[in-house]
Amino acid sequence: MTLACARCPVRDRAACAALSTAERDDLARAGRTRRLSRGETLFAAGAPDPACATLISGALKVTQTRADGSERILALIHPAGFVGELFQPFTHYDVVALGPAELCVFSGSQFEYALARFPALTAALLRRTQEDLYASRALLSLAGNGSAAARIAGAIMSLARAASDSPCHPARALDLVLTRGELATMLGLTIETVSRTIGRFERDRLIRRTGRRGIELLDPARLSGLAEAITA
Amino acid sequence: MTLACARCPVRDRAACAALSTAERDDLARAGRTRRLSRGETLFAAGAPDPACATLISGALKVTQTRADGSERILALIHPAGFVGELFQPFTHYDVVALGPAELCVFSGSQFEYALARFPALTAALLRRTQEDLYASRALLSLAGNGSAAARIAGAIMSLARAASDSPCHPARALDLVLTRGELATMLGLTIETVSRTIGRFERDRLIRRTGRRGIELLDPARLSGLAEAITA
DNA sequence: CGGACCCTTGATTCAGATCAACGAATGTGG
DNA sequence: CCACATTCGTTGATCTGAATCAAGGGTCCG
Repeated sequence: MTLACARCPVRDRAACAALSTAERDDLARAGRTRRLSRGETLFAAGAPDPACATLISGALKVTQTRADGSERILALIHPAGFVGELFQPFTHYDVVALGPAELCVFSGSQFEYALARFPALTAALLRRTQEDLYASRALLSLAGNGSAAARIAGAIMSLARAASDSPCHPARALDLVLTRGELATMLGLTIETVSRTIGRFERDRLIRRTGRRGIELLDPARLSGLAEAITA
Repeated sequence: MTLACARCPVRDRAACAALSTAERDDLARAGRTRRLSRGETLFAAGAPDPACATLISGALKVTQTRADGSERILALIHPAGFVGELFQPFTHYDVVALGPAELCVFSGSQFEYALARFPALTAALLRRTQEDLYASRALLSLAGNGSAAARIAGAIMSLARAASDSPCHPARALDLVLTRGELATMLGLTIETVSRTIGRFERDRLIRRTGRRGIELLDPARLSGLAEAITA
């Protein structure tokens, strides 16, 4: 059945927040909630009749798989984010869960109907898509230039910002949702370089690793400095 | 004064195509046309009260300038494209003309008012923003991995597709709107590498240079093959 | 004519890729 | 509960593609 919007943790940040309670309940009847665990595919590239979804909790990656099987991460999706390729005859990218994730899923046609009915939803989705565009350009800027250290520092800071509830200050500690390999494909590096660089960060007291995936930021300022550096 | 929409070459491809003739004339009264020549800045990063524009002819680059003055090209805008950061308190990026360009410019507030009045315009802009997002991810994929040859081959093919009137087949010849340096900052390479690689392409009979900026594709198939190659 | 860009080409260096091996954690089935 | 496989991460040695450093030529424009 549909998710109880009233208890949805992202109800006032997701695109549907633009709707009135009645409209939202109406939309909710067209959607269904879905739970994914790490590695499960939500949408597969090439699938016809695209669907779309709002992420309620967890994290997703948007990837492109190349002829030789190597994958490239093009975007990360955080809670309240929207995924789905509307207006397209088929899907371009794979969307895969990075960990346990909870979503509110709609078929493409259902959602397009809702967009036609609720102009405020279209406006909200436009805003969100523009944010995705900024995020994509930020990643372009991050992955395109700079040393390995700058890229990884930037990625860590970006993940720390995403992990924080306060919008401007980065979280002091975070769980890396990405494996070394995923971080590598996102930044255009190799697994070994990522591993070595994170090791160096720890030796330099920039971060501390806690457990398997935990990262604690010991010196966020110096880390962002590294991320800015053009050639470091 | 406002552009005569009736004679606008992009009138049925730009976002405003979603409007009726009367609505479009109404919108046109809020905008004004502007001409830029190579190197002129349309919007500067950091400017308050953002404006927006539809590109009628020519080409624009969206760039980020770093602390040390080096610039990074984050996107190219082709005719019928839309630029402008709505819903943002200030501008993030510079938008600069790559050659003589003609635009239809609106203030942010005027355009937001039009969006509120014409839901079809919002929907059209959503579509266009999603296309920009795909373009951004395509560039991410291009600039992030692969050898210099793969990146440059991909960029040439992409520009050839943009230069073509038919949407699927690339143009057989094109004028590079970008200098070597601009191509380099877009792809995360250096000027010298771009120059050498283009030289090698010509020696290998993949392309032929015609005049200062002209490129003729002698073997588009092999060139796209190069662009696909993971390690070439 | 002089200056400012652009582009090209060559020599050298270096950051990160590649190749290789191993250890730790997780999961599976007997 | 333990052998085993698999995935993930680390570390070391070596190699290489592109960056960097350097120099010179072409073209446009005031």
